[in-house]
Amino acid sequence: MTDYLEESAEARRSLNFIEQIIEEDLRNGKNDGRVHTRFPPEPNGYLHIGHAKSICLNFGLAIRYNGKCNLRFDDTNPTKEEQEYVDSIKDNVRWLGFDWEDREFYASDYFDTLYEFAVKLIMKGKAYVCDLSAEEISNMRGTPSVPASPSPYRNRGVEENLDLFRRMKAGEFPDGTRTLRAKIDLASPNMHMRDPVLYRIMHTAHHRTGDRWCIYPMYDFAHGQSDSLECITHSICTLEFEVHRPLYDWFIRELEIFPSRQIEFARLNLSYTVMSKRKLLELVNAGLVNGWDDPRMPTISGLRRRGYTPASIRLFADKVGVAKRDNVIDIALLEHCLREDLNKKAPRRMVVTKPLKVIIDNYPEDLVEELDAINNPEDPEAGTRKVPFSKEIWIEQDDFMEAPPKKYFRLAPGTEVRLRYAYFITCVGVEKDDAGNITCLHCTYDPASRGGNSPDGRKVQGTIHWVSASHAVAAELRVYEHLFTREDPDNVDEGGDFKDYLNPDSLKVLQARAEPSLDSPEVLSNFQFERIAYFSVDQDSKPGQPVFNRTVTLKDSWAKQGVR
RNA sequence: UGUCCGAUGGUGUAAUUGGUAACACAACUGACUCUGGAUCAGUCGAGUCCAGGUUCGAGCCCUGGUCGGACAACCA
Repeated sequence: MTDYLEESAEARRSLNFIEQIIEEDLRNGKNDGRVHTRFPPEPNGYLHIGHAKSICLNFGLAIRYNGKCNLRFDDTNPTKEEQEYVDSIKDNVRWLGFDWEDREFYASDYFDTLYEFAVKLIMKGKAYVCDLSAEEISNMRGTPSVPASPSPYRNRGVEENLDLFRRMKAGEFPDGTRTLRAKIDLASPNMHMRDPVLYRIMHTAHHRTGDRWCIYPMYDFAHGQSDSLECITHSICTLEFEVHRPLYDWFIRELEIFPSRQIEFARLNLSYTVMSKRKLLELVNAGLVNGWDDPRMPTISGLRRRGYTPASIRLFADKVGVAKRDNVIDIALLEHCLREDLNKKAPRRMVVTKPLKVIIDNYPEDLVEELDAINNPEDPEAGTRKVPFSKEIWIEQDDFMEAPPKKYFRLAPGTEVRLRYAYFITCVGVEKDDAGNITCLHCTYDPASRGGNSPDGRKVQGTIHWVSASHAVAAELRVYEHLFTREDPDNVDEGGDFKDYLNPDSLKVLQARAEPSLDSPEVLSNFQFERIAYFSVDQDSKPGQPVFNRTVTLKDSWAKQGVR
């Protein structure tokens, strides 16, 4: 985890507003100089890149200030939560590189204590059992400018409330017939203070407590108290909970428990994608993507399958910063962080994505040479490998033009290029089919240029990649583009839907020819296919039939010129 | 219409807490290169939402607006 410290330390020299608060608390000796955060997901879906930011923030703060960060599942609604999600969340946090040690908690661990807290409020005359239906409560809540009208049960006696609440717990009443409500302020401009519901009746089995309970606490009654029970010093959440803070503080005050402090920051938004769990779920259910871990999804599982590295996501989380203003991060920043990491780590390989056959006329018929190729020019430690060369090879269709424009450095009739790590070749002939499509190229090679340099010192402008035809491995390439065509797919036109902006070309499959070292690569390993893009090995791969996901393209200043 | 929060280059985030707007991404030039990659050098681009006020001095403080976001689930 020292890696993480170094990453963030060098990437940042000024403090974000949360760090400023923490350092001020530290100066004042608040919480005995302790910093304790938590990451509190609800296990009702998969985590996405926005959660990754929160994870990096909370665990990162703990690391930076020598504190601790808990993993706590906010599992107070048994109708939505499942063990599958708990497992995926733990897996994602671990993959990102963080460790909650033995501090894996669940709000459901606190159900007994929470019940006692509720009893305490009842005894203080600060909570009451209400017999109104959900609809009635809603109708009586008023509007932000019109006060709520009091529930007819608002002034029930303590004994009656205690009895009713006990019977709610005992399962005497059907779902929805009663709630426990806090008695606060019906005229508050903050709707959350107008006698919020604390407990509801749900005869539903919970993924952890089974059928032990038929009443479940609401978010507001569970979250802050859970923070307090864990002695969380800084409870960091997103902006929409800002209006809940007065209630958060009210419970702490009335219950006289450890005063955790809630701090809100702006959630992450990314261009060309959607981030809400609801929309992501919709894409999965409608079959518009292939599950939560589809490489086009902004879920952590999707990014992982796509080939993103934990370090790249941590770097990204650090670079986007933390503030309270709404933001949309350019997805190019995420890709930049990825390339930065992959450039240093990913072994290079040669893969021809759109093959064009080249026959080297003057190369011996049955000769096969093993040539040395550098695995990663950025990392000498990565060493070299052997790549077979023979008379017939594949090159990229884009690397040949019969009538090239100016400043085209690649192969054309009569021009010479270097085959990477191999030889200089010159194009001497073009074969076409009846329709005029180029089917094959004839070239000659310069035997003296073996390895890629000519002893006479002559230069060639272009270097292209290649694969020996008889040694090539057939590889499936899954080429991804942004999932949406619109920078802000949430911003829909009249009568439209965010799904209207799905990019029909977000996935294209290519049958490529790869160098033999790519025969059976390890799933999830990253490679750079030289001059093309970074690719990662998909789990659908079989020995001899590798499948690669395009992680991110290389920057291509030639393509940018729009010459082709 | 009520309360809360926010507003700094195209996008994000800073500005020693009142001292004269910086960094990153993006874009664009050029150098270099056995990846048109990487790297390096450089350029473009905001006078800080608006109007007043305090001050020698305001992106930072005050007042009033404007615009944007959040909140009226027995969801979290």
